[in-house]
Amino acid sequence: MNKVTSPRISTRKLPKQARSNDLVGAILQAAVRVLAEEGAHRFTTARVAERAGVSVGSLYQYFPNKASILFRLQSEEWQQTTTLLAEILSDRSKPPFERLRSLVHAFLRSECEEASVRIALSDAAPLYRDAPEAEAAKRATEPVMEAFMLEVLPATPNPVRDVASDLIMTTLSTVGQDFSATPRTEDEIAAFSAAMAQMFCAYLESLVNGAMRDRTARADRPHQAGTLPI
Amino acid sequence: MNKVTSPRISTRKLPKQARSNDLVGAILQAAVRVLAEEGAHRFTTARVAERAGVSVGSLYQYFPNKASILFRLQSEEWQQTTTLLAEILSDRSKPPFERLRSLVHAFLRSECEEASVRIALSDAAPLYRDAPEAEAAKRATEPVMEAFMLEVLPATPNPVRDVASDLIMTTLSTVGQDFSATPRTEDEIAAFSAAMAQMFCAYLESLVNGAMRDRTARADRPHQAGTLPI
Amino acid sequence: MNKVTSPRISTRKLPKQARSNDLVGAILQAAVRVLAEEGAHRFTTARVAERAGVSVGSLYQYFPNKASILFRLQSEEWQQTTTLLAEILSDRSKPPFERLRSLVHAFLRSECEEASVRIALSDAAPLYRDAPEAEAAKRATEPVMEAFMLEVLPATPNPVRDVASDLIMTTLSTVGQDFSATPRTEDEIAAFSAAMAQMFCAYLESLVNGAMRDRTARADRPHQAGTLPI
Amino acid sequence: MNKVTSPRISTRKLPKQARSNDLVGAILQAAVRVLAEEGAHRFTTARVAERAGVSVGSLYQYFPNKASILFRLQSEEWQQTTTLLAEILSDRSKPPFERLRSLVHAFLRSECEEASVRIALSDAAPLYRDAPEAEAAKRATEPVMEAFMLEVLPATPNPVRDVASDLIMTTLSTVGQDFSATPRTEDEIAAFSAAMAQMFCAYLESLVNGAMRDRTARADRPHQAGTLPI
DNA sequence: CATGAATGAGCTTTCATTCAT
DNA sequence: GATGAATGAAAGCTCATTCAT
Repeated sequence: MNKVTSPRISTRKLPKQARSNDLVGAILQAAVRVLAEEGAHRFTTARVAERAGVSVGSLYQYFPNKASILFRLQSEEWQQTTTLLAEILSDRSKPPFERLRSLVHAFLRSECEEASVRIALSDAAPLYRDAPEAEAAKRATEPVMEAFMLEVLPATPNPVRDVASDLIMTTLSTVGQDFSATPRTEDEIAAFSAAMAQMFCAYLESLVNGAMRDRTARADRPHQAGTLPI
Repeated sequence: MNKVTSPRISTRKLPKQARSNDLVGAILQAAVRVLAEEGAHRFTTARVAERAGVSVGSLYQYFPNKASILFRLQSEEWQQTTTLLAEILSDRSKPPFERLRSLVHAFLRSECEEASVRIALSDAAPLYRDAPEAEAAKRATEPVMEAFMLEVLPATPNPVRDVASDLIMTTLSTVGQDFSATPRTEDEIAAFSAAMAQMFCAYLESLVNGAMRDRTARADRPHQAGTLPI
Repeated sequence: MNKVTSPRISTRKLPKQARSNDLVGAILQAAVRVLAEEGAHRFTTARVAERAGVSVGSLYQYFPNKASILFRLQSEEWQQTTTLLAEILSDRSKPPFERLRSLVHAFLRSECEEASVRIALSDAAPLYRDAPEAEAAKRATEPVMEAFMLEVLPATPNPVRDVASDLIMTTLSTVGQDFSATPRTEDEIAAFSAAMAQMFCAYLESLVNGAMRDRTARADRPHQAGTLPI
Repeated sequence: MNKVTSPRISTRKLPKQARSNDLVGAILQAAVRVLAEEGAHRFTTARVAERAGVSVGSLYQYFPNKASILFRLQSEEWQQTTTLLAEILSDRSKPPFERLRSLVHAFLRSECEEASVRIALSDAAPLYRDAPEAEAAKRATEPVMEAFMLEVLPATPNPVRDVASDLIMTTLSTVGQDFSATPRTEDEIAAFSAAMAQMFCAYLESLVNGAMRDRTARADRPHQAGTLPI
């Protein structure tokens, strides 16, 4: 059967977690609430502190500046995404494309949850994205993805595979972001996920075949569909 | 020959245009310069007016508020994108996939030109994106795209084709934006465009075949590459 | 007669001047009042603006920052000192030492007027003294002083005269500042001025004689008074 | 011989002293470091405590407030100056003017050492100078100075000598402060010290002669050099 | 005694927008 | 129409001091 059972994967949750009792936790939770309820442009340290039931001074004892709060929130998201990715993609008990479909679906679903926070967070990106740590955090998913790609495209030349890797990751995250900017039903999510997964799978398959084509004839390909480059 | 000659297509240009002499033009040009040179968070009406050699008062005579300047800038971009799209995609003298490749390449190239303005503009998106006209502008590309998709996927059910349309457009624009956020050489642009175009083509091809597959057997598909959904 | 008639020289006045009607004037006057009445540590832009009957925004339209207000105040003082110096020292109708005595007296008297502002202003010096223009302003008195010194010490080697110049100017201003930090009666001012002037005159005379001594015998000098160096 | 051998006098040292092990010592040393490295405006109790490896609470156990730390630092400086003064000025084995020259040189040299702390300390003066004890500390040098003056000017009327005393002390300290505000080479220090000492000596000599003049004729004094007042 | 988390008033500066001229 | 001075709320951030543990 082909039915992709939507993974019981721990869907990424914003800070509502363990450290609920300490100040940092309170501040992060408040930050999430401010972001979700008031939007990026009303995200002020005073507002966050107030919502956290804490003085501004305390807030600044734990976060050196406003950007660091946002960065921290984003980091947690990235970390959860990385976890999600790793859990799904490296599960060799399922065929690769099924894993990819699962990933896309899980990712989009989680993007759509708490969409308002995520939107606000990305609206505020200019404030924190230039931090040097940001790059590192973003790159954390690379090894997992590369392992997966190597599994699917063992014969593909490195540079081609790397671009493919990059393209898929970028597509997943940027399109995911854009998609979740408008409220979605579970059906819409399923449909869009399926399409995106199909796009990825078709692309990968074409890379597999492309690598193969180098060893066989090319002329037998249907013309009307155009010829794939590279 | 298959070589995709990079299209002599008028690449999208920000306001450096016709209306150069009137106030509105001066303001928009100044706005572009402020955005490019100072970034979204230093984009102030005072700064724009000064750069335009105009008083703030005059600025407010032509634009009801700051957001409207940004919105206008964005609109022009969308319009240019629409034009680009239309010019390339509806040129039936070339095979569809070649057109698609041309489009991707042209789009990415134009995204990378004046990247700083575009980044700043998208940083400022929260200020103007909620305008009701924004939706309309964004949707302007739809008919062109739909026509193209209908050409490529005549037998595909409407909903599937619509999702595909949406997915491709979204991918093109969001990934394009992300890609252009870091400075790129022409070679990088070419490589990434090729990959993205290949992804789109493979996806479309899979949709064509998928529609076909419904009428034929499925078992003959190679297994190691996974099975395509839908 | 030797009586040094205290000069009816325009004593240095803080901003209470011509530009009384415009905003800049109002702000500077308010600044002086805040400084005098509240001290340097309560000198805030908000307070100055309020006292000037002006909004903070307006204040910042005329002064780029708090330091610039202080710097402007200090500049005016320096300028007035320079004027005072020039007027008195270059008046060749009087013998040099009489001019010097006049200068000292006039300077100390003016330091003691509005002492509270001057104290506050010097308390706030850390905020503006690093401005590059500060150096230039301070050096404005040099040429006048040098001309005077050249008149008094024509035969003295340049380096010696320059150090003397520097020493006298520094003494005048720093000691003047310190002296005016406590309220003074006119008699105290007169007495202290006289002492300071005598110190300067004796010093200059010793330099004259010193230059002379090189050409004559040294042994005839009284011993009990110690020997002058150089 | 006239050569003034630079005194092996213990040059004034900031708190690097005896009480190095107790808390107070640690705090004062840290205070000096903060002052020197960060400047007066970044001199905060938190910073001092941290640098001292001590909690703010402990700091406040030993010092009632921020000003008291600064005051204590200043007091030690005054004390060291007093010691320096006493050691040099009361050494009757050398002629008075030589002692004066030694003092000036030693004082300027010590002012130039650790200039950054001294500058910062004087920038912070507004915070502590109004303390009632401040006056007392400042006056500690008076007796020593007065003894010296009495030795040099035995016949001078008290009020004249007192003003002279005050003038010399004030000049020494304020000019010294100003002089050390810019970095100086040993040669510059030597030159400026020599000039200042000469000024003091010439002044004192003039007072001696002035006292004498009262008993003799005045007309024999050279005219071109001006006439000394009093 | 020692700690250091918590406070919150207070600071400087910015900026979209208005409106008298 | 055009001007640009004036507004003032609002922002980010600091720091001396206290006090429960």
